[in-house]
Amino acid sequence: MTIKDIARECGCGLGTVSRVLNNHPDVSDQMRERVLAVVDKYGFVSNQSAKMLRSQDNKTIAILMKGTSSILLNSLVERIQKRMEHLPYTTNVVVLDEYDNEAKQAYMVCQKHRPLGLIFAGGNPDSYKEDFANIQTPCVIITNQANDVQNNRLSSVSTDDIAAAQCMAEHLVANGHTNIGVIGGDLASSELSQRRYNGFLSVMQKHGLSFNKETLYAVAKYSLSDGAAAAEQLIKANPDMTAIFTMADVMAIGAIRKLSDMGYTVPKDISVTGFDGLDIADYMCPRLTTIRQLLNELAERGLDALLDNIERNKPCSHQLVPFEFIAGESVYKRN
Amino acid sequence: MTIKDIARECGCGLGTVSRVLNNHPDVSDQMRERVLAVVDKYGFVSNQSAKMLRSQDNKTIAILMKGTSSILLNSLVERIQKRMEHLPYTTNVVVLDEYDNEAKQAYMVCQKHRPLGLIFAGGNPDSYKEDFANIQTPCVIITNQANDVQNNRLSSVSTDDIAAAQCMAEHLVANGHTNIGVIGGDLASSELSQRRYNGFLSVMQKHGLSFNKETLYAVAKYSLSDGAAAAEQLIKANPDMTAIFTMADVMAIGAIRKLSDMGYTVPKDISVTGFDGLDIADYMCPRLTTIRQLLNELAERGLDALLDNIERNKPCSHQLVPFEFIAGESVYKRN
DNA sequence: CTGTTAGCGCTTTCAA
DNA sequence: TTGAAAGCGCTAACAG
Repeated sequence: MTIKDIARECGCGLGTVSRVLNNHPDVSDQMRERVLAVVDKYGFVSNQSAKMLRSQDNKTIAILMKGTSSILLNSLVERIQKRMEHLPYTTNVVVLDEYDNEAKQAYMVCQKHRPLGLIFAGGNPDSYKEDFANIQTPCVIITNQANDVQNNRLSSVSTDDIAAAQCMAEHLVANGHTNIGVIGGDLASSELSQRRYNGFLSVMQKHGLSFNKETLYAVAKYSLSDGAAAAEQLIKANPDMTAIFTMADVMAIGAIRKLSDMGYTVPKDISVTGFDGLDIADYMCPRLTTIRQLLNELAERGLDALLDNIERNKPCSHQLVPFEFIAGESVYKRN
Repeated sequence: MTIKDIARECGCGLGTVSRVLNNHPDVSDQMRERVLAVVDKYGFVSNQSAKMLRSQDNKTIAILMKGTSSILLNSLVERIQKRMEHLPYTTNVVVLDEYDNEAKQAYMVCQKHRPLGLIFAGGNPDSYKEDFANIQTPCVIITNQANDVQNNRLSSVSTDDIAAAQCMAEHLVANGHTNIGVIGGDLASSELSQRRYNGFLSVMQKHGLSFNKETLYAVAKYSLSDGAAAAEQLIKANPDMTAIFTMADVMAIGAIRKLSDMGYTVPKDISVTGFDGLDIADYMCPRLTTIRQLLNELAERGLDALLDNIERNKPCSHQLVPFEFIAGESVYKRN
């Protein structure tokens, strides 16, 4: 079933069918109706490949997502898609392996599918700075900053990680915690973790509190199991620690479970804070005290930045989105 | 950059470049090397649209996923993708809205992208039986049964829901529970919920226990918040209830949180069981007693069934995959 | 307003 | 082993 078949059945030329299908104005109402009727009758949908091949303008935005296991990214992508529904673009989700070089993959996706724009959900621009330079297609990184990547087609929208980490650290200090452990990503490779760490550290210093990175910083992947393992490591090395600052809700959940298993009560013996503000954080026992990343805001602004660049050739921007502090039940007030 | 450019730079014809790119044997070694060098030099990737348009055989398998919010489906899709990496197929994830008619959408995807096969992650074949009949492309539904759908290109692979529900119900009864509430999907529209309900009910009947569906069955979406609301409704209507059987871990998590808020201790006052066996279930406090769906097994068998049908024209099959009972901490042993 | 026609980039005959 | 050439289904420019 091709537009040729439709045209034959309608007794008109291919061009007319194409025009109707693409909502061009110069078709008579009766002709339009006749074509639409036949299209409907067969549930005809035109072949995307042919369409894209011919009209280079393919109206597709590719979403590159690193892994499907991150609850945060899933929610983010869902919201992006939801916003996209009202726009004349098609999305194409490409799931990358966690260890792929997303810039290289993006370059290939561009060659293969020629998308109009690219959205990186949760990418890590720091690791692949040079590779990003090759990408000519407008793109936006959401949930990470990319200020210092040399690519004038690249925008970024992220939560203000430093301020958020500061906010959480202040909360811990205000509640009487001075001996605080941190569970975060590898600082050498993740600027995201670095920003959160710097925010945390600045508050400690401001209050004249010491932080021994050797013993109090535990590296973990953003996962439940790594959070659990890191918590065990921290508490064993620091028996006097009263709180753990984690860089992700999943880490916090893992940590809380492990601490419980070791006989500690959260938050009475040890306070644990999250980061991200996943829906499920509010269903934990205790409810997680965490930082909510405003996913709707991130999705909206990211999309806007991308489309501004594509449609109106506006310069790229690097935006910070505010966050929300969620006072849960996982921080204990010490006197 | 097209194969024409490559051909020019290599001083050969288009056909030769195409042959090299597609690993056809009839190219001289030196020519192959020369072409490969140029392809490598520019990082050339051929245009997918043109390729697909020309060679109808496009080696793409579309994965239709309903929503991105289900942790279970995300894990499932991730595993399918992982298995697919070793195969000569490309996957194309299409995310559908929760209320889309997946059969109609699938038909459109087929028209648009002409995939070789279709994988439904978590679809609900019951609601759209007639629409499924239109799909000519080989497909498989994973995590749901489709025995009675009239489509001889449709396979299905799912957990043995009836047996799993029976197993869980037996566990509750063995632990002394007789007044058990159920939180599940709408029985009229979801055969999946129906199967789990039937499994549960058969055990109750076997033990001569009564079950008043009017008061003890609470309808909920497969979400945290609906689980919480349903739990509240059940406990209010049935003060003597000692256990709740839920049809999803997220429902159970929502229920436990709500019961805690209402002053009940889980499992001491009320036992709550899950279903699915999400990773996070094992990090809850208390750990969820649940049924683990073997996602790797589901992904593997589903893919095998689909590829057997595509590549070897084997007849479609409807398979049941075993499950695993996870003895958590959310069921209390009554005397 | 409508039909005809020239390719989009690629694969795959068919000749050489 | 290779190059030339025919189209895959569609859009858009052109002519009527």
